[in-house]
Amino acid sequence: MQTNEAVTILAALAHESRLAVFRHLVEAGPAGDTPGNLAGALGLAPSTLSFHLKELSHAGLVTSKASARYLVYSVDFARLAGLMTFLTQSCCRGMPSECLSTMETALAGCAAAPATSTEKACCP
Amino acid sequence: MQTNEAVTILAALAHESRLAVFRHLVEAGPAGDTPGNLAGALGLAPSTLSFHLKELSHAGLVTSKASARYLVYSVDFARLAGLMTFLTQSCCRGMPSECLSTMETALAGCAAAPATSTEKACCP
DNA sequence: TCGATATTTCTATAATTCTCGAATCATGCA
DNA sequence: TGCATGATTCGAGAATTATAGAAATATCGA
Repeated sequence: MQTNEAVTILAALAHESRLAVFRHLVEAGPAGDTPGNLAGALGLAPSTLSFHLKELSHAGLVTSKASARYLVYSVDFARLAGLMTFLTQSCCRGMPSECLSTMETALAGCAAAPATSTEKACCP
Repeated sequence: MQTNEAVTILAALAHESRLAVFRHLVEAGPAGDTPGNLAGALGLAPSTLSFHLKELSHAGLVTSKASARYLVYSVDFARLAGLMTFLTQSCCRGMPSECLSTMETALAGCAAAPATSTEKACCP
């Protein structure tokens, strides 16, 4: 991943509303969710939400597809994983051992979670 | 890690110059580097660099300590690891298996690197 | 002490980002 | 076709962030 690509993704996530939208879509999983639901759940004006979705979309973090009269946005998990790999690589160039142990702990927590779980217990 | 904390960290990294500064400091490792060197290496005006270092510092990503006439900035690796854990947790709530395999690959690459290496071969 | 160097803070300006009402564009249904 | 609904785009104003010269602060060495 190029540096400027990483900047775009980081900027997309570096906003309270956008991070909330993104996390909401993460929770929704591959099935995704519609702008209407998101706006209602997060208390955002439709045009404001659309602005933020465009940012996330431009960063490649979410994609949308039309479904009847609705749009369905969903997270591109590979893109998020790509950012994490980029950050991990940054970290490991400085202090690999410390980062390794931290990340392994985080991953261990995730590994315990069922793949399509709707509960929040996995990663407290 | 709280959401607004994550937003602060993401925002601190979501700028070309700041990400460059941060990565330069990562390369420097625990020994750190001075604003003078950073400004020279990255071609930034001293006041501009100072502005960005303040942002990174405010996000807790870097710390500084005085050394003679110089200041030495260095990365707080635990803070970066904290952000990565936060993102990993987000990822694993949606599609654990995919994220797991990606992260494990990234970590495997890092594990092969010597802890205080100055070469760039570890994480291409 | 004086001068040189390192760094930050101040200040002003420029640029970007954010918000949201209004207008616009589709789609599906009666 | 006409209407209601879902979503985006447009436009204007507000707020935030970025840049960099100038001034201020601090430390070292001569």
